[in-house]
Amino acid sequence: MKKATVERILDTAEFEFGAHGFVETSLRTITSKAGVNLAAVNYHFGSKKGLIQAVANRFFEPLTVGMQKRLEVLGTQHDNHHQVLTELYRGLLLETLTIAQRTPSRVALFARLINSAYSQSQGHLRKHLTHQYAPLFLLLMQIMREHMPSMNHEQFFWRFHHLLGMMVFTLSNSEALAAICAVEYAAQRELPEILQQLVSVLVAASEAPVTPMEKLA
Amino acid sequence: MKKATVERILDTAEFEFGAHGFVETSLRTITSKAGVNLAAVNYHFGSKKGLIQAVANRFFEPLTVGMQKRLEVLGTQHDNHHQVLTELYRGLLLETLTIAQRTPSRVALFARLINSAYSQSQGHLRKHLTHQYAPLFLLLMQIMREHMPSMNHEQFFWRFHHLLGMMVFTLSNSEALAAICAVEYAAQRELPEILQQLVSVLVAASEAPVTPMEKLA
DNA sequence: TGTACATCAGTGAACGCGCGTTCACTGATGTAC
DNA sequence: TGTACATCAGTGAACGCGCGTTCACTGATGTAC
Repeated sequence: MKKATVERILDTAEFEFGAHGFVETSLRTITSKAGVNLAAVNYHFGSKKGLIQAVANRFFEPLTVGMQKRLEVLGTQHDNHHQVLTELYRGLLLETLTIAQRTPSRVALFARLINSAYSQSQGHLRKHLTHQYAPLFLLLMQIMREHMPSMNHEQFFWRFHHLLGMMVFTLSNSEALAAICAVEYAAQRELPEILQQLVSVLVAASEAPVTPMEKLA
Repeated sequence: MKKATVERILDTAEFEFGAHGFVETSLRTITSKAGVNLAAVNYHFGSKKGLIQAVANRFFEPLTVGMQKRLEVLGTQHDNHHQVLTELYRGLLLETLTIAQRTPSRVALFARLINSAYSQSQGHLRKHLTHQYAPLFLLLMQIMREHMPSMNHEQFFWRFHHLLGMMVFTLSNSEALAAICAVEYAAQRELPEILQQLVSVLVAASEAPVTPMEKLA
């Protein structure tokens, strides 16, 4: 049973976008690897931008559903900040793992999507993501903030993005880092082990003492 | 006194590469903004790749000189890990600030260069950077590792890249984040304040408890 | 000092290429009467 | 049940465009004798 054209395009696009980025991947590469006609992308998705957004949506849907559930549970807990944060980051990374299932390029795609949400290239994607997923994102931020009580809103804003950056960089480069690690330390590491290392570091970074918004000197 | 062609190309390329990335910036954009002939890039630098490497070299040279000095001083201290790490990160970010002097796009360029060192697109740059700056990079890693004594080599490798990621993401997106911050919290933040926030978080992330290399579950 | 030649910085125009997109078209399936 | 038409998925070829690069060329400066 041959997969539908739309699905084959999405599968291939997801893989190639994750591996090489949005700009660097051409429609000709996608359509030829997917075994469909070049014009099929524009027929089904309107444009390359449309395809990128469709890939983003298909990727984020299960992630948001999973995270929504976890946040509902965690949102009711208020006492042990350290424990809640640990559970929160563990949950987020577990959801990421679930989505990545044996497809490392999906993880790289995740990182690329988040990066796009802050960069001015791919402005259409930035707008799309912020409109589509703002509520969940804000809920996540709100719950995290409740468990970093010593910060004011702005300090939390910066801290949040430090944590996000650490996660995004590790996800972006997990394959490259695993390759270096294999050569240098003779250790074959897969995503589950790599992400496990992140949890305690994220928690510690969350709990780092708050410093006033002064200039570095 | 009109600046030499080579210098004008480098200045403009540095700015545009920092603002929009290597792939997204065309030679036509650079040469027209620099007020030089299109062919001048290939005449002076051989190719676009050559230009990128020249920009990278001019950028890294003062940074490496400055960091070399700081590392020589810090390398002799061995007792107070917390304090040495604090000084190390503060020094690294201060050097970054010095280089960035009123030119935020230089900071973004820094982040792009480091990202390129781990990505497979721009493979020529990756090779160039690893060959050129490996010694300083390894010295930095070695000094950091001495002050994270509870980790084995591999654990430190991962931790190091978590820290690097946090820094790179913040530098990459400092302009975008500052813009959001201005809107949401009515606070105009410049780089010195943004980077100041990073120091204590980097230190705390360095001191996070070490966890065995197990799978996330 | 004057002349012939070499070197160098920079130029204008063109080259071939890969890109996203468009469009007229085909053939299969669905629908109305 | 049969026929006419509409809709839809997919196709092949071409379009215009922006890209990095190339090349013959110009004019200024340096050098040898």
